[in-house]
Amino acid sequence: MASTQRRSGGTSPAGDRILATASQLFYERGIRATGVNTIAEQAAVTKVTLYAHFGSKDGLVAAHLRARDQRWWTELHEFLAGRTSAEERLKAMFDAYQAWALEGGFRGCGFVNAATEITTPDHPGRAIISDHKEGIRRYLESFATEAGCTDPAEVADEWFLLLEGAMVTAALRQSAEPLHRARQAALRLLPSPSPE
Amino acid sequence: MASTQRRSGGTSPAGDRILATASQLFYERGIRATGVNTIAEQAAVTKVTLYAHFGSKDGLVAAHLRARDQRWWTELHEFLAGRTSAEERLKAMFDAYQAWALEGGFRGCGFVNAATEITTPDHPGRAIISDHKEGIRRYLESFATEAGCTDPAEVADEWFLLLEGAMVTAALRQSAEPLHRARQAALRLLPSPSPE
DNA sequence: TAGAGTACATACCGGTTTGTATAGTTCCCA
DNA sequence: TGGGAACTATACAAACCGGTATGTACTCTA
Repeated sequence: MASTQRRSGGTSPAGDRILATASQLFYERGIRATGVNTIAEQAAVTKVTLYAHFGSKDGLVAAHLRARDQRWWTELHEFLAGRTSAEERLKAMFDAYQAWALEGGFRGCGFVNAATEITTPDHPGRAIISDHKEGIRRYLESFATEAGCTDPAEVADEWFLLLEGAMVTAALRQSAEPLHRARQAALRLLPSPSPE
Repeated sequence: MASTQRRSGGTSPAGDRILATASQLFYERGIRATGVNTIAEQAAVTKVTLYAHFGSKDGLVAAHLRARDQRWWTELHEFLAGRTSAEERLKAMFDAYQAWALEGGFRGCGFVNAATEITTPDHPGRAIISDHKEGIRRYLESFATEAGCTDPAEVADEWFLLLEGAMVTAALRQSAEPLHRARQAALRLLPSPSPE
């Protein structure tokens, strides 16, 4: 009784609702700490529907990581829109992560967190995480190239390490300050190409 | 039958055996992924004994983190013995972490991994992790002070972020190379105090 | 010699885990 | 008018989770 309706509130079909719920819970509570029962319940969907869409929990985890990767690139491109010079883009990159760290419920990088929870080497999520991180590193490398660095890959690596370290530390300290520090160090590692 | 003996092989009493087993499994498989049944079984101890010693799983987790902290400081001091100058000590610091990353079964920093698995803010492990990290940062700061930096805290922060980023990245890529890169960047961020 | 301490074995508690089996309901489209 | 897709509801399996209750065996010390 009292349930002739479908789609209890949201306009999204079941699959989208499941993915959105799972993404949120996986990030907030961790992957292992989140059961499929909880996801299904919170998404107002039966477990049967969940399994029909994603096959297994690991499948859902992989889909979550794919969606997160896509979302982050979209946000990053929006954040960097309009910045033309390499230095401005580099600064904006750190600012984007800082803005993220300032949001409520910040728990560090979801990909790094997922990686520590995934111990099996053949889990489908592993490749998605590696690809995401390599994408970020390459993005930074494009700035270094644009800035005319003699060894762009080296500088990009260093920036990347600062970024990763800042995210981990920001999560632990529950503060966005490490990202400010990292940005500052990154600029110091950027050799001024030509004094104008 | 067939079990008149006690202490099936190790000379250590039950408590030590439990802690050693738990430390290993918590690091290798993750905290949530390791059940107390498995720990007790692997330590050749009954669950009752485990609970008599540590009270709860969280208590065992806290004890594991405390032991890990102590172990790491011991190793670090051994590694840095004999290095006198600040720069040498700084280099040795990164080398120590690199040596660790080269060991088999390397899964990144156990404290960082534990922190992502502990979501409750009042878990006894949280403070141990924070204190450990702050201790490392302060250690780095002593090098910066020794080297005569104008703002030792700032430089130490930057070194710390490089170190953390390198550990996370080394774990993900299963390579010790990020630590080499981090060391190199750290030296570049160390302003040469006075050309002799 | 008594008692405290330590560890043993076994069995159990309520609850949760991922995943499946079965059957019924609603909706859209041909 | 009928068929298929999408979804629901319920129930179950088999294992595992952290934690406890009860009672026994051994050793060391006062």
